[in-house]
Amino acid sequence: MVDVAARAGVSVKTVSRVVNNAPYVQPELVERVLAAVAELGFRRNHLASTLRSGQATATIGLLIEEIANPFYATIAGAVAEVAADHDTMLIIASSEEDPAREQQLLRDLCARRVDGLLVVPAGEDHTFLAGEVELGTPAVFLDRPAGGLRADTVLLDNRGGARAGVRRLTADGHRRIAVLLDSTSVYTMRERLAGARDALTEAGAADDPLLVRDGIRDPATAARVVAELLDQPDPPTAFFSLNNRISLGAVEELHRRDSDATLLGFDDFDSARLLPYPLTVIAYDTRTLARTAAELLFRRIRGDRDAPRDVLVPTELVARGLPRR
Amino acid sequence: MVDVAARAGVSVKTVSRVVNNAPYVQPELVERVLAAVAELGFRRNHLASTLRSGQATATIGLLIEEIANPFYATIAGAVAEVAADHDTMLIIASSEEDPAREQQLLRDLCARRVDGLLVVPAGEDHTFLAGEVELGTPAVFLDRPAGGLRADTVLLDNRGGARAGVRRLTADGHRRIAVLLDSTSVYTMRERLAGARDALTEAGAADDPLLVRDGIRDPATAARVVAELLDQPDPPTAFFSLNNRISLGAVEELHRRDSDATLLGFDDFDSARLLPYPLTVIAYDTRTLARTAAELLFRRIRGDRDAPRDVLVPTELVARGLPRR
DNA sequence: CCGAGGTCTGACAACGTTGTCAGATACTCG
DNA sequence: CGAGTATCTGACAACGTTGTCAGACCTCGG
Repeated sequence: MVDVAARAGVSVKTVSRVVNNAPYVQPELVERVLAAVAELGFRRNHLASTLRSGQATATIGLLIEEIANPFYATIAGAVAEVAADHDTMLIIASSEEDPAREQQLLRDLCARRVDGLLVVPAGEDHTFLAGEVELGTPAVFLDRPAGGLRADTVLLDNRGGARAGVRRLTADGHRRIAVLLDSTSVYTMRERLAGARDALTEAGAADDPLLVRDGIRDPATAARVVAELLDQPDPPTAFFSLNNRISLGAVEELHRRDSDATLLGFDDFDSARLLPYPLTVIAYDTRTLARTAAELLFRRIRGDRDAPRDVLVPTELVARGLPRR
Repeated sequence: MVDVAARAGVSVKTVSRVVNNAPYVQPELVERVLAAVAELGFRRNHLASTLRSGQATATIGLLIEEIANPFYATIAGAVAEVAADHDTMLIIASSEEDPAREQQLLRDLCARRVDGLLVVPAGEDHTFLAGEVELGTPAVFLDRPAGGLRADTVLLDNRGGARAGVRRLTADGHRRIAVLLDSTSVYTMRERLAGARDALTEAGAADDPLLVRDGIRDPATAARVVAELLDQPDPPTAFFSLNNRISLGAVEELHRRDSDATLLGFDDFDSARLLPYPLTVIAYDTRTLARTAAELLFRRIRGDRDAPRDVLVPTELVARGLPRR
């Protein structure tokens, strides 16, 4: 900037005014400065500018578990759109479900003075963020609640959705319903399991612990568990899978042995209607989840100081497969 | 920092030393400073620190077309891993295939003084980056070549892959092969089309312009085009689709009318083996593409000043479906 | 006992930019 | 014609941090 000023024969302040489109600069000087800028290839240093002016960095941080996962990719896409609407850049960080890494990354994002944080929490304790939030870095949690911190939260209606799904199965006469899940250490899984149990209890169906299987982390395991359950003396007549990875494996196994057991899954997925038989699912709009959270964050960034909000994004039962049996 | 220094009864420089784990500070002072840091909730301002020290910002920029797209999400995930290995944050920006927006975003990333750029180009002209690259912000292009700029480039072997795919079809005796593509305005589509034509010419199969259909942007259109082609007097016996969105729609239509035409597609996709019939595809490892580019970028950031490299990532024919016919 | 070298600390300037303010000139209005 | 206002410019300090350097103290070997 000093070089540009020298070249244009003006002060650095005038250069600053020109590159910021400030008023009250002679057209002739503007031209000289712009010429010097072009000749020297000058680029304003955005970091230095926010340092002095104390203004926002026009950057927000998004912390998710894993970018490549389609669910988080959809979230990232929707957040990026909202950010772009606010001329804001997006730093995306992956916690890989590791609470220590999550804390490290969030601190690092704060050190970079992001204007706000969107967090899909991995850990259970976010009290370390309290100071940052008080100091003016707003945070909005999505998909999972914050631990030990009053903050804006946008969640899916996991429990209500699972309840509606299992209700559909019991309404169709099923009583032996297997529930397949990833891990109860994940909030969403606990909520969905609770919703399934709500509906089983309502219907007076036995909540048989042998029919609830957790630790299913990939389609292959799901297929194996489905096989085991079907090979039992008194096999389930229906399966309720708590995420789409599990649904995928379950479909494969049911199709392989041409079973007539019913499958209903939480989470929609792209190819659901192309599967060997169409799958009924509990669907939701991931983009709405993300956009809601992002818009809430930008309201905070613009200065909204109201009490933290809790938003619940609805789920919907999408009936595709005819109930078999 | 000034406040921390006052509270700990030391100079700001000593505080700086402590928060940077610099040697030669008395343990007692370290303790006092850390206590003051904790009490005041001090967080080092990473922006100011890079400003003065002139060191790297530990941030790289990734420019892609659309985050939510699984292809780009996979790229982003792989890049994020490499970045994490280098303790570097990742800013992801979406050009939405708009060259003007691309230029704007790349300039903005440079203004933020990222240490390097990974670019999946949308535009045809990247000469505006030449200055930045000379000034020390390295850029690596991936999946598509840069326009008018000598820079590191990592590409898929699109042409070779398409050639291998169509060779397989002609080897199976097909002569009327329809080629379905998105748009010839996209580099990868042009390359794949060229590869397909290579193989058709080799086999002496007519490169019938009526059998090449472009402008297919979504599965529904793909299904419609397949239907049209099959309803012609002399329908194709095989389809070669140049991306997986098109494959999806084509499969659906072929399955719907239980056609015995063969389909072979460029791009693998998750549910390929769950489709009504398994699909043979030209596959490649997107993560290798992205990791290669990211690692090349970090080599540049570490100071490698060799001549720009061009890397070609191989494709592979994954035979899943038996040739129908 | 001296000098060399290691350990430890702080004053000061600087990174690239912008806010503040004072000053200069021109224009307007009573 | 003088006062007030609008337009225009630059000197200077400041944002939060770190590089540089000088200086203080200590230890150790000769």
